[in-house]
Amino acid sequence: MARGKIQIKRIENQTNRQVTYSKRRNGLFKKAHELTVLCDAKVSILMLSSTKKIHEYISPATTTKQIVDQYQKALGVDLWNSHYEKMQEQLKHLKEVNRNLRREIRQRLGESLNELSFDELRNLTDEIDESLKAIREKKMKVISTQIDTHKKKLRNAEQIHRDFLLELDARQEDPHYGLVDNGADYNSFGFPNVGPHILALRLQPNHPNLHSGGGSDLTTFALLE
Amino acid sequence: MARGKIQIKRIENQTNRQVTYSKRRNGLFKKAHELTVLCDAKVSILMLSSTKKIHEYISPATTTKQIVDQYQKALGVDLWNSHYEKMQEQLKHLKEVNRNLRREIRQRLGESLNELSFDELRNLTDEIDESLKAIREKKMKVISTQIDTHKKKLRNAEQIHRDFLLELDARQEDPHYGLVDNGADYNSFGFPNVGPHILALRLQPNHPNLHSGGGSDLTTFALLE
DNA sequence: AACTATTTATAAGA
DNA sequence: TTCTTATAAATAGTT
Repeated sequence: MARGKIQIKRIENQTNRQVTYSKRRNGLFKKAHELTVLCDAKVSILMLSSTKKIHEYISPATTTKQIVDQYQKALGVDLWNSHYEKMQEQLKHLKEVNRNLRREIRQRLGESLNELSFDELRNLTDEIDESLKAIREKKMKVISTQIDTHKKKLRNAEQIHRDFLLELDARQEDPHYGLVDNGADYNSFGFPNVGPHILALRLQPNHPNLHSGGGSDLTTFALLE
Repeated sequence: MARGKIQIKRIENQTNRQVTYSKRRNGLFKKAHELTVLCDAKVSILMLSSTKKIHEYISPATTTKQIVDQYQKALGVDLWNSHYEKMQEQLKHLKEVNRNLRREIRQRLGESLNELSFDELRNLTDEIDESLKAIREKKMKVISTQIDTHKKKLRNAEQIHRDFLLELDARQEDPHYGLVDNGADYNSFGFPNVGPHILALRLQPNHPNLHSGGGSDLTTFALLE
């Protein structure tokens, strides 16, 4: 429109096309903005270049969503219905799954049994019986592990006690024996607590995590620092 | 831009504003179309006038939805997030709940027990034990109900049998007696199957799946496609 | 990215 | 709304 009239048809030269796109895009956006201000209108422009780059103009104090929403409202259509529908189906499905899971748990708790046939009841009994066995086994394993641990601690404590008595004897026989402390700190072994340790097996209300050894001791080593 | 320069600010005269809106709208759409053709681009313009009328330009061979969808994809955002957010949160929450329910079931099945402390194991054992008792009770109730039912059926069938024999006797004594069938269909009571019915109570080999709803139901929902 | 001759858009008036 | 037209603005081709 200057230095010669042009035909309105695709510009074949790629560079030219890009330059014109850029110039006219700015022109269009400027005009859109003037329209916004002069006429108190709201404008949304979305553009996709031939190279699939996207550009956007949106009037101040509004959003593309607002305008598209109003557009949809005005036209009485919902372009994104399919999206909503999918999500809604998902929600519905998850709720259904949830309901089923809860029912299963209720039944395993011995509730809502009227929903079940006799065969299902029998099946459930057998299944829970099996589970109970497995859980009891696991419980016994945990118990025996704890007992072993405490037995070892007990043996250790008894040994310390014996050593201690021997040392006392030695001192009584030779008052000058062992005046210099050899560095062993008997108290650090919790000697006075040997008895209660065993009781703790049954009375201790809280337990250290049994699996701490396999858990949080591994740290990640960063190669690059 | 002709017959005098104008300031780019809201046109206060309502009529003037409307006229300018109309003229400039046409100008904008014309420019948009030229851009479409010259540069092989796609343009979507949505406009809302101050009187809330909507106008639209869309490049040929495309739709507003297509362009808005591409726009969303390119920007990696979802303009309808606010709408979707709630739904997504709900989905997330339901998935989390489902995960927990599944874990609970797994533990009740005797799996994933390493996650539990000894106390939790003990609680679980007790709880399941209680449940098992309740389910066994229920099962016994069902059994006795079924036995009662079958006893009644048996008595009924026996009565029918006796009546039948009596009728046969009557016919033999008087060959013209009861030639017209009275409509009762003795077989419909399953008379010959009375015995096996009771056996079926214990021999039925297959069970419907109790947990059909609880399988691998979680799927990921892609918002943007 | 800047220049500028020329075309195009459009403000005001009818 | 549409037409007219003087003038402002946009821009094609060039540098």
